[in-house]
Amino acid sequence: MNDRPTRIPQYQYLYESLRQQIIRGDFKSGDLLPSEKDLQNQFRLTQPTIRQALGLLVQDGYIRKHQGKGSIVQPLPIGLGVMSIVGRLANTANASRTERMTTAILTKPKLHTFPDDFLFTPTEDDTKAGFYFLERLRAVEEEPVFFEKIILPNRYLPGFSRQRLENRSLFDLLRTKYGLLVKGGEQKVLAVAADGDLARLLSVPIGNPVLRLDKRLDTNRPDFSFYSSLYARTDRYILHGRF
Amino acid sequence: MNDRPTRIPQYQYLYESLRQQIIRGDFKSGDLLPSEKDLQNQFRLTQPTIRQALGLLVQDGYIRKHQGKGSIVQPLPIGLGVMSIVGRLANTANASRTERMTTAILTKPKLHTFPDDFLFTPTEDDTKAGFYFLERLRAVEEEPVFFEKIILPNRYLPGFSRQRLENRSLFDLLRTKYGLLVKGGEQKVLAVAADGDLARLLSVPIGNPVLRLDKRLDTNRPDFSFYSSLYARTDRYILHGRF
DNA sequence: TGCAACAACTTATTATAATAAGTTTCAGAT
DNA sequence: ATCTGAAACTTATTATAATAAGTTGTTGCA
Repeated sequence: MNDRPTRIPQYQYLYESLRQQIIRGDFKSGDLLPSEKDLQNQFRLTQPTIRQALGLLVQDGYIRKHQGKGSIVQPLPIGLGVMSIVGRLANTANASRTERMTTAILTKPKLHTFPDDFLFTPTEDDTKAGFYFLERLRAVEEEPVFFEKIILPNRYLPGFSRQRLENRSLFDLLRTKYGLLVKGGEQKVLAVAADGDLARLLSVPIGNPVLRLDKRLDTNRPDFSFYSSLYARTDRYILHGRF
Repeated sequence: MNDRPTRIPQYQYLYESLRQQIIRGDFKSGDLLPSEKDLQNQFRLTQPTIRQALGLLVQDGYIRKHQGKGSIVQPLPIGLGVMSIVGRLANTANASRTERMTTAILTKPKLHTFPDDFLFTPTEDDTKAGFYFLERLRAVEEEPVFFEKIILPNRYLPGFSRQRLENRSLFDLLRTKYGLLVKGGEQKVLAVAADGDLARLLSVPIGNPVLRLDKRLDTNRPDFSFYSSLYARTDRYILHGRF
């Protein structure tokens, strides 16, 4: 019905449109969003489509819905939203606040077997194909905040080891070069004491508590998941998420 | 269309029905669920309703859907699923595996001001009304696993301090007695070193890394949220979740 | 004044229908 | 034997429609 590039579904367009209005402050915390009926008229869409978009806003914590009342705008997350445990759009949603964040690649991608201290088990097919392994250190204002190991199965990724990752998000690379989108996954979190290597990387005393967050990231390809093991200083930057 | 008590929506009934089949093993990891068309015929429901139920199964990680292919059953989470960071039905879904888990109330509910080391800020109205404060210690096989402080606004909760909480889930009490359902919330997670009190409670050496998980839990009442601050030993039981 | 009942709003659930788009399979051509 | 492409299947998107159910405000009665 629109002359926009019909690539993007209407409900996603509406979601993004409302989300921007909330972020810009057009709707403030505590406000009621226009009713579903109003949104129908305004955007020339029907109720199911409207509700699909509002459902996404609920999932991401921007609004809460109450039957008979309306959609209540929630306060925006405070603080530096750098690290999000959950959240469908975590990486893109927080991109605007990562200006001062730098990423250093410590290990160029190279083939490796699956690390045995990892909290997930890869599929048999993945194990046979081997894995790319890379490490990166992220810092805010020159101060190291988290250290991450990433393990990618050596499948569907021709020429991966030749890619540059310095100033490019791994997620962007996977999306633009290989058509891979992260759709969800599983995570495990625990508190560990920093050993020598980790303490040096994160500039904390040996034995200091450090947060470890292991993830399996599932993609739009049913048989392709990859893995990440993240060690974070949480004395300054806290991980947060919704549920 | 059914003679079941029409209280529960069809999509929830279907969700639970399929979930049980997956848990029982009728559908195994890697299997394809019946197509949406088949489910329509089988349950006498239409596609949107089917899809709503399948959407919940995706959210909770039981299946993954792929356009043109079908709904792929995922492996059930391994290990003791006691502690879930995220998950809409975390408390009920894991109830079956908590046989050996015990809960001790360390502090009877009493009125208090909002603790200042907490990572969330309550609303102004809540602050004026004051808060109930209670502490509990959870153990598996006599071994302490996590210690939790719970803070509830002193509103809508007549007679709360007289309630017994020993062998009863707080969530059950809130639901049955006060009609309050947890619908979602926000969480912040960090690694801390155990101080004297905490080390004693969790039976770990002072200075050991401990995971701290603070939550704001939103309920079906728009103006009622409560708070939890949880300290967990993660050397033995890891927190996990989906995103 | 106080309260009960109702009207007018809201979101929630469900059905029906049509079309788009991705994956699999297999027949047929090369 | 291998590749091409169409057919048949799948899920995804969107529209239209009707009814249920929760919330708010108002009207009018006691």
